[in-house]
Amino acid sequence: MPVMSTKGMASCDGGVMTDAHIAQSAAKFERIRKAHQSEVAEDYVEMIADLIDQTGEARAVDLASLFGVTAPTVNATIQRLQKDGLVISRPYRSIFLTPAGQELAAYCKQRHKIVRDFLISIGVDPDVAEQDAEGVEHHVSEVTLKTFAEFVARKG
Amino acid sequence: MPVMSTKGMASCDGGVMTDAHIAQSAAKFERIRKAHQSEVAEDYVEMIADLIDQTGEARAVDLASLFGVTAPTVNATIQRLQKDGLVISRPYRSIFLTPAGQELAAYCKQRHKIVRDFLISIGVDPDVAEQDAEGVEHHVSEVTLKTFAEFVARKG
DNA sequence: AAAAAAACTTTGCCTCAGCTAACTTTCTAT
DNA sequence: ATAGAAAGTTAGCTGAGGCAAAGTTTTTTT
Repeated sequence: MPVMSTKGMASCDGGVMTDAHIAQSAAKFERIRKAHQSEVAEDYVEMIADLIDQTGEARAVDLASLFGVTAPTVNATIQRLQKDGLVISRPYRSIFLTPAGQELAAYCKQRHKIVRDFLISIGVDPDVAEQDAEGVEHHVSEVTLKTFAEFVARKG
Repeated sequence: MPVMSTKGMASCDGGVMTDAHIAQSAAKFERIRKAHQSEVAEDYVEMIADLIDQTGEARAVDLASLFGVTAPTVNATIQRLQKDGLVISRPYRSIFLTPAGQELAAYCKQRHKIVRDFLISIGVDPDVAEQDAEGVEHHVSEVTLKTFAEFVARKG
């Protein structure tokens, strides 16, 4: 005895599900899948920017140890980022950001800071806030991010 | 001219990076990779629990439309969840949760509610809160989750 | 300047999570 | 009771993101 999803069955008996609910649910999860696709890219450009900033250059070996992955993994990812126009990398040379990569890095850095500062402002331990911010930042909408920033500005 | 990650090079010149920093960074990203692995499992058991609750049974076709993916994708995922001991599924029959699956679903449902309610309590629009909660919930540590819950209890 | 070490690349493999197309089973409506 | 529709399954593909092992290039050290 099917209860939903059978074409016009959206609003049968006790069923809480409407077609609109279903579409909204699907959109929600699609949004998350999209976010996952850009997560690695964002983490890499942010890390590359930090490395260039702090040490003068970004090398694959540093990315590998900071992300806790192997050299081939970094290599493959850098190839993909280059294809996507975020980094420039010549064989056996260190890695640079394109203007697009720099822009993305700057945005991510700012977003990361907002999320971390917000968590700290509500009483989360700074180390934990740093950890959680890394996972959370990719899934916070612009609206919520703005709310975070305002909260910190007002209360922090 | 390398600046870090060369064995004992941790605390050279202007380098802010220590071995401890590197280990912590790697651990942080490893934690995120782990979280990603369980995300789909968590979303599925939660959705299956909801469906059983609301409609009496969880069918693959319903999961597909709610997640916005195709039937074969659901099928493959359910096989994996079964292998992992979270669901029970017999060919051409609807899907059930194992005790472990029910437990996980209950935990996820509660966590989801805490995150959503917290976002609403700081002024995020309920619809947006619902969307963001779905992405954020998988990346919030126990500590932060507790802080969220306390914030809502106190202020909300 | 040659040897050794470090860094980078290539190859080949794995899992997860998606897809289409084609097929089988179950359900439903005539 | 059976034909058609709906649901579920199987096969084979893609790409992302991991890995180990082996090879190449660059850098460092002697």
